Amino acid sequence: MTTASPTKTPRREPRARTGARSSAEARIVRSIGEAIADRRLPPGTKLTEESLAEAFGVSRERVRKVLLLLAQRRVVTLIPNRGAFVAKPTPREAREVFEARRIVERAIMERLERLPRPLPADLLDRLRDHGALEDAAERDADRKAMIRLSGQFHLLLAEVAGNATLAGILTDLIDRSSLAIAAFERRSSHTCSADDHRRLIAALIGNRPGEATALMIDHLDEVERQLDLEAKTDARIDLKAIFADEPEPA
Amino acid sequence: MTTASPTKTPRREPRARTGARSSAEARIVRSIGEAIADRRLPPGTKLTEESLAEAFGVSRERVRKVLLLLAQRRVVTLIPNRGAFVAKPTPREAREVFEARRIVERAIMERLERLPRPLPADLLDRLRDHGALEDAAERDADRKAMIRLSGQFHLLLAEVAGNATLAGILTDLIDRSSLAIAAFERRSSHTCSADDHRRLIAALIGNRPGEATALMIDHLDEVERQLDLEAKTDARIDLKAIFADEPEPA
DNA sequence: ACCGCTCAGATTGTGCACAATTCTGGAGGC
DNA sequence: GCCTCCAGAATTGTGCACAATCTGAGCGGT
Repeated sequence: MTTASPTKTPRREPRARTGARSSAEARIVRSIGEAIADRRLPPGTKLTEESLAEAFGVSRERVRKVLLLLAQRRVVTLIPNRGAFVAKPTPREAREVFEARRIVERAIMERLERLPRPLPADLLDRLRDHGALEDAAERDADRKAMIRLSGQFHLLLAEVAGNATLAGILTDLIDRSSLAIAAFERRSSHTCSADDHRRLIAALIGNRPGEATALMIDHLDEVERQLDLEAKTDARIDLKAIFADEPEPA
Repeated sequence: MTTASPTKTPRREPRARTGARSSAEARIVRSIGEAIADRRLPPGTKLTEESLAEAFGVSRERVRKVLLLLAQRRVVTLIPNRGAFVAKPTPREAREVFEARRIVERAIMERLERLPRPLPADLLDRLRDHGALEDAAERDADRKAMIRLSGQFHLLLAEVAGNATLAGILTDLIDRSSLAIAAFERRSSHTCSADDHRRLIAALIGNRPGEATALMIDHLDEVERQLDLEAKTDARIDLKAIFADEPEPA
């Protein structure tokens, strides 16, 4: 059933999909994911099925399936009978996501550092090509591109580390950190600095044991530190805090 | 919108769902997941929408959604126009899943070992209660219960470690290792031994630094080592191997 | 003014029918 | 004998219509 004997008709073997139909659904998922990451869709935004269907020129059922996938990845929140919203992580969840990233990405870096030297040429090429893209985006002050490339950088490392399962896990975590950043970034902050990435690439090429791993941890710590993850568990408490030092104008 | 001011009507706040409607879908997902884990549904099994709908007494669309969720978790494979099958991991994927588990569960154990001592009473209770359940299942030689409890043990540790995000990641990894075990277990093998779990609990309670973590790594290595993860990338090669030493009966 | 009630409009949820594709078994030609 | 081709059956994919539920505004009572 799942096997084709060598003498049988060499029929096209349709490749397995993990859940998203390649062309249509996957494109929409990616598109919405990027919009959330670069904050065209801030946390809490209502995602009406009808509007999305119209925007992408597909049927409502198609949108429905996409929202289900995004909900599974915790990028949107589905509330029964009320619809889909861009997820609004709690500070706790944000911290958890960053801790998970530190765990996963430390393992990835350790794997990369264990690779036999010198590193294969195509790997070096990919790292350098990506570096160039990030430099260009930074030079042009193209914020959207920088956000997208920053995520892709971490994903690239996971990919070349050779464990697709870990890379898949990291994909979700990166999407969720974009969300956390969108939700908690301080006004005055800058994005995931391309400089950190440059140093990371250099450390990986020059093979000083543990250095690249340490840089990655610092990098992730730094990104998390730039967020404002104070209590604010609820808007109820917020109101009290805001009006606490009001000078009672009556 | 997401906040209710204190003076407003204390209306029921519908809790967010991550994608599975609580009662119906979640139950079916769990049910199918367990059936796959204890090998009532071996890898490669065709999951016909109609049959599942009938079996669970729900509509076909409901089943469709469930299959989409399971596909997202890589527990089933969706092939366009051909249907859903219990996933059949490759040896490579199996290795990747176990490596991911070692990474995640090492981090969880390190977290648990950092907990202030003595451990809170309710945590100890939960560990001991679970241990009793595993003992009982082993005594009764209840294979299904042992498999289920073994997964729950690892999940329990993740949960008490206090990072729900990591626990969620581990949930998927555990399901996928069950699948890998189902696909590659040697004929003569025993399951994830309850003995390992007992020792782990003991090591956690008695606080010898690093011991519990080391036991966990050994435990996972041992489970993986019991699998037969030799090449066999395809059934094509299989056939040649099988008939290689046939004495040509013509 | 404030609170609760009710009703229209909008949005999500679900079953059903039909279209599209694949699978099966058998007839026919080489 | 073996391969190819071709209906018919079975299975999956998709749009549509309607049911269920929620939102928000208006209205009357206190």
